[in-house]
Amino acid sequence: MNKDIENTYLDSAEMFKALSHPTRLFIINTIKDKKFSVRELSTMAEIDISTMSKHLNILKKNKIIKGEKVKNFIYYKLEIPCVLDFITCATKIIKK
Amino acid sequence: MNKDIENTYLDSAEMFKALSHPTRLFIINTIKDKKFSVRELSTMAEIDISTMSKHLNILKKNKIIKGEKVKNFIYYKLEIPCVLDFITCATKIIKK
DNA sequence: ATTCTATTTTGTAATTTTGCCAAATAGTAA
DNA sequence: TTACTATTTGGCAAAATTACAAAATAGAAT
Repeated sequence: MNKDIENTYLDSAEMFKALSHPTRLFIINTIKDKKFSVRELSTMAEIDISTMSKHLNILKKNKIIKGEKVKNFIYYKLEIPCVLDFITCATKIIKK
Repeated sequence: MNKDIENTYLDSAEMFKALSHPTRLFIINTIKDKKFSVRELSTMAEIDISTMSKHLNILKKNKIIKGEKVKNFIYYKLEIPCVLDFITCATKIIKK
């Protein structure tokens, strides 16, 4: 793969990769209106809390969500609302 | 992972996965204005033609692009222009 | 029909992703 | 300080992704 091309698209590809997992899309849809902690999200999704922590970290690293500390908890919120618009648009086209 | 939640987000996750590779983003950006064949795309990207064929197939399966046969060639075109808008929006937010 | 040309598929090895458990951190509360 | 709670990190095995080369298809051109 040509290196210039690779560098041009690597960051965007990383972002899409961060969004390419059911659990991480669940996170995004769940925190779009109300903030939740790691434990709350792991309970809702019925997965191990350590697994949920890693998914949150992937989204955080890519600046798709942001954590906010309140007392002992970290509450997560969505940073890129246009993700939801894109899912709506793409689904509409693909489904028909 | 809760099965209902998994099913809710599986299709969207697949779409994002299809978009999560530099070569596939290169394809999308390259064919947005002008159609190209597998061989042309593989030459431009400097990768094996069989590899390029597989990348195109992943995008095609997810209905992100569409192939159109002309004589011996198959020319690919973009089916979901809003992908580009989303990349623009997300990059703007993430980069600052 | 035979030869080219374009594309896809198969085989395979290297790399990456994923999820659970256990252990480690970090910070709160008493 | 000590116990408790929330979260993250390390280890590891299973599954998925990726790329190239070689073989197989499919169709055009002569």
